[in-house]
Amino acid sequence: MVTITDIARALGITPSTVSRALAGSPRVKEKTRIAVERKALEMGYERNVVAANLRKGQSHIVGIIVPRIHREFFSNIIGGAESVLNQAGYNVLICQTMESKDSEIKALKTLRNYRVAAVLISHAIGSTDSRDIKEIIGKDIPIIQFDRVYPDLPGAKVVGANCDGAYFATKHLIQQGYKRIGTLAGYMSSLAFVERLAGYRLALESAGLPYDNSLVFYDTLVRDQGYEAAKKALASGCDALFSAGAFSALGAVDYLKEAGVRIPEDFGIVCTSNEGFTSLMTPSLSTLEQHPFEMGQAAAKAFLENRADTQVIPMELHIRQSSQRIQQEEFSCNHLLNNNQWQK
Amino acid sequence: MVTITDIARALGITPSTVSRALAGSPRVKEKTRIAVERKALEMGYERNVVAANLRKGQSHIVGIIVPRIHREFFSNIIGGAESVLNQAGYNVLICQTMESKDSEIKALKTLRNYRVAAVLISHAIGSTDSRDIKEIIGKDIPIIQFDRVYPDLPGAKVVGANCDGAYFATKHLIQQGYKRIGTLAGYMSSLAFVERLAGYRLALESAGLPYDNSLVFYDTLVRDQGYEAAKKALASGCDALFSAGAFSALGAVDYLKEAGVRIPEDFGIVCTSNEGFTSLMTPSLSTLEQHPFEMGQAAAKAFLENRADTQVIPMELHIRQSSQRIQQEEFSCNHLLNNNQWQK
DNA sequence: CAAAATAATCCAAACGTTTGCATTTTTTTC
DNA sequence: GAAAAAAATGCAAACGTTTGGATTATTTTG
Repeated sequence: MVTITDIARALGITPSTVSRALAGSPRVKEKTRIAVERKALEMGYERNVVAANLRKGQSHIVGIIVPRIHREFFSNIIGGAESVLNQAGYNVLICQTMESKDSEIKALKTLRNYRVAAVLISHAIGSTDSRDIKEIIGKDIPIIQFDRVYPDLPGAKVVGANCDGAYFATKHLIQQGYKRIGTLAGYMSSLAFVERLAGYRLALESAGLPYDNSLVFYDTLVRDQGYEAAKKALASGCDALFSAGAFSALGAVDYLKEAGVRIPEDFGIVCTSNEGFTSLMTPSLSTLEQHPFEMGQAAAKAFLENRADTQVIPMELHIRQSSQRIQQEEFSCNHLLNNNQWQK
Repeated sequence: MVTITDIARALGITPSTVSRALAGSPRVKEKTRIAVERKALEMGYERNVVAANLRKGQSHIVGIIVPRIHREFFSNIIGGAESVLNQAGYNVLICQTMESKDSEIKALKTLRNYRVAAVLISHAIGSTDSRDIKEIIGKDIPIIQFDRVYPDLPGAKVVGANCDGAYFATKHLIQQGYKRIGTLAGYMSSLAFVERLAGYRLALESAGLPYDNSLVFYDTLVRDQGYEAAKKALASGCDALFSAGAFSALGAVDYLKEAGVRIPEDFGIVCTSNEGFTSLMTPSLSTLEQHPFEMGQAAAKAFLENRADTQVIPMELHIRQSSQRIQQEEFSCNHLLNNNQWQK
């Protein structure tokens, strides 16, 4: 592999000048810069970023930690972040935590060992407080949190308008005439879910409906959990559910279909996360679009612009069959899908 | 940040001994090794992998290049590869090419600059030959290809049983009594698609049906392309389609529904890639499961075991509504989904 | 107990860059 | 044309680790 020393030797100059020339420093003459660039091309030089990173004590890698890469929500976030970061000359090291705290800690340590320029993270369900994180990533490495964030951890944050979104989703169910609306609330260890629950409650109370804790089904995130929760919800006399996750809603639909409950006539559902499948299943699921691609872009920009504030990305309610029992204007599914990368 | 030099100073020994102690070298006394380990823990030492990599001329990063991360097929491959690689102490740097040749080349150069231990790659549609790749990644870096491979590029390969899969899928359509079966063939620049087309043709010919090139719809991969191709297919009198991709099949269904064609009564469809949505849409899509998670694991193992052969991962036909017009045994969707990570 | 063999540690160079400071070369100024 | 100023380049250390060979400490052997 050819190094700057090789180039320097070939041109009868020193490595420092070559380094500066390639970096476009004003301290080197135009003529030599061109000579160096030509020679570098000719010899097939490629910068050893490992060496450069060591010297500079910092890399051009940004670490992204997500619970699971294959959820569209997260892979779209990664896509959005990557699009911005690549543009700025950064590369992306991805770690999955599989929702486990230990994996999250291990991932943070790994990224620190690589001296990444920043960490973008959405916490695992199993991760319950910011203490370890604070300890592992000191002031050296900027940490940008998205979606699932710890408010007490300093640094930029990008979150969805969870409370607002849940509020409007629940309000929509109320407007559709559902009377006893439960919720698949997710995990209360995560603020995102706490806020959604708050929005749900607010909608009920501002409509004069009672908030009944027995209709709140906690620890519901994956398909099986949704299935089980729907069983209980139906037994408790629910006629609608607001789900804080898409896969749990899918599980709920599984059960309701099995139980012969008609959707949306007898039972309404709205869920968070506009995963691709939600528009394709029967009945199609009404969802809260979280704009993950934009969230990823915002998180990346927050790092590049060195921000430390919290950005709130609005959610958008997509009303589909699962909650639309009063027919209103027609809904175009294609239009929505064009907003994301999903069909590519 | 604490270094081995700090530890050495604290113990009154040299960095080399500390390095060897931490590496578990037999050249260091048991007692000092324990002392070093204790001190390292106490001082909160974390190895600077950048420095180590520079010295060793090689990193513990494996680069993975895929067309698009948010396709379940690829994100599951990444998940599979990661599960094996993490176990072995490697981390994963992911690059998306967005199906463009330039991005693929750029990604390869980036990974080479990082002196990655290996590259796992599935080629972009836009990438048409192995010349550039051969040039960029010399003999220094092992390159493991999966799914979309160049046969003339040396090194390990992991592919699906494309020909077999397409053969059985098409045969199934024939058995269901469809008479004029077309195919959404994908891009012929990729061997995977060429093989699927061959399997499709083989099935037709071995059933005594004519292979009609006007029923082969090329350059079909994304939803829109499937939509347009289905239009032409219907106009050409097709009554069934084998699609080499899942999203193009989705587009085809879009059009057929719009045109009022009944599936599977008047028109049958089978497609490759058991993406999550295929089992949820109406009609549910019959698919060829490619076992992407296992493919990813196989690719990672091929690197770790230093193999250079080609492994073929069998495909599995999931018969669902879109092709089942002769009712046979009941099909359990849950069973299949349990095979992958999708519902988590 | 001295010599030889072995074990443990140290020394110093290396990996390929970057960068503050010193030095040399070129240009400007009177 | 000499002194001063500015521009371009060179020098050498540094980033933190690894590692072959040299050195020192310890154990074994006759």
